[in-house]
Amino acid sequence: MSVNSSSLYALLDCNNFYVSCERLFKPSLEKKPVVVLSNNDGCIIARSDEVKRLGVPMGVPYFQVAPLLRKHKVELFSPNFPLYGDISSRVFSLLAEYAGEIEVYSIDEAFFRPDGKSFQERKEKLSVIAKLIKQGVGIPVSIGTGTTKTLAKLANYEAKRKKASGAVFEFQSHTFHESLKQIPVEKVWGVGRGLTAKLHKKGLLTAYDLYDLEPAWAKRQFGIIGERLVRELQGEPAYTLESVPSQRKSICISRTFGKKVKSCNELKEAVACYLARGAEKLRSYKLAASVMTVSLYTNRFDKKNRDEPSHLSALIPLNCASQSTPELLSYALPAVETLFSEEKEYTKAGVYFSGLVPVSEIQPSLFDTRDREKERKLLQAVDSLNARIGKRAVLFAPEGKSRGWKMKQEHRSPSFTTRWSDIPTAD
DNA sequence: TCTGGGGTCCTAGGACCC
DNA sequence: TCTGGGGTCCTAGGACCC
Repeated sequence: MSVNSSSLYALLDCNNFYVSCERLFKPSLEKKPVVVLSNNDGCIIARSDEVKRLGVPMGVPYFQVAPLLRKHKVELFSPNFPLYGDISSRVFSLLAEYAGEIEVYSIDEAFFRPDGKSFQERKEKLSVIAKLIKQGVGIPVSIGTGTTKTLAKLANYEAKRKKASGAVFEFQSHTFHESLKQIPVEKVWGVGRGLTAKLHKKGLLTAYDLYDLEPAWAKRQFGIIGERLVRELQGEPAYTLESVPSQRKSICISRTFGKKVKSCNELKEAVACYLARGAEKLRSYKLAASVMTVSLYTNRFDKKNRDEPSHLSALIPLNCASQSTPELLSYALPAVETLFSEEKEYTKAGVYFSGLVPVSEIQPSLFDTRDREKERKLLQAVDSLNARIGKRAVLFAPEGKSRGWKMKQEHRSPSFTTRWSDIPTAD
């Protein structure tokens, strides 16, 4: 569209990101069908183009498509998030060198302001960035531009769809309406399952139908989100570039077990483990939690459990915000006992920290009897040992050692870039 | 047999206050 | 007979994102 580039947004998105990361260290997988599974090898969370063409949807349970994947000799990977995080930061530091201020939106996406007065000029510059990232890090990317984030996102969707025409896409004014009419409404950023159903009920099926609405009408029908959606599609920004990350509001560690768990002791061990990891995160961000929630889950797909909630949780307010593993454990473990029922089989547990405050702003409690200074030093030592020797070198006693509940990871690749012993060597 | 994890934001409803 | 009303804050739950 004919607009000044200073009012444009660009969205860079890594193609099939997790798959691309795995291919980086196994180049023989180029052009071969590859998927990455979720934790516990439960769902499909990334697909190569070859697998997308087989019609395997995003997020399906693995067991439902396992025969199809076997038939087509699809390569499987358990997820390796430390690896993906590391590759992600390489992509974005390279991007920032050329694009200036960027907003890292997710592990594989970033917004920025594109450079260039005409579409041709922008296209050339952005293609260069894409090429440099492919050469420098090895990850293929697509870039979409538009006058709002929602349009940049949609342009990115088009860039991926029209791969033949290069990695960069921008809607052109004379074909804009026609293009929107080709895009199903659920492909618009912010239109999920619920809103799709509501929109379909009103006969609104394409991105164009949404674009064509009166913002005030959209607000009455679909709330503030609906109004913003329409405005953003019409080119009026409702969201700006947030290049400074806002302070984290919550931290959550939860995992599905590798098997069903019936013993309270095993549950306590699992919760202790998750809590230790969460508290470590709190300390690394220099934050403390003023509320902790401990959750136990049963299988929500099991018809036996139809009539009762599959999720029970205990909310624990702390009278003094904490980041101390032993202190938090002393509240969490009794909570597990309270929640526990002999009759149930548990499939998952979680620990959730909220009401986060910077440690420098903790309000001391009048009735506090803990020696926090001593505890802080101890935890600092534990954290630095774990960082140096490797994950889980130093444990807290309640974490146990049995790990009977540990999740399945049968297809995990080595941690090529984040663990010394796994760094590939050239012979 | 087998169904992820970590976040954010919005909204509706209740509690509380004056 | 008849029993305010408006504002704010908090929370739980839901929707959405990747």
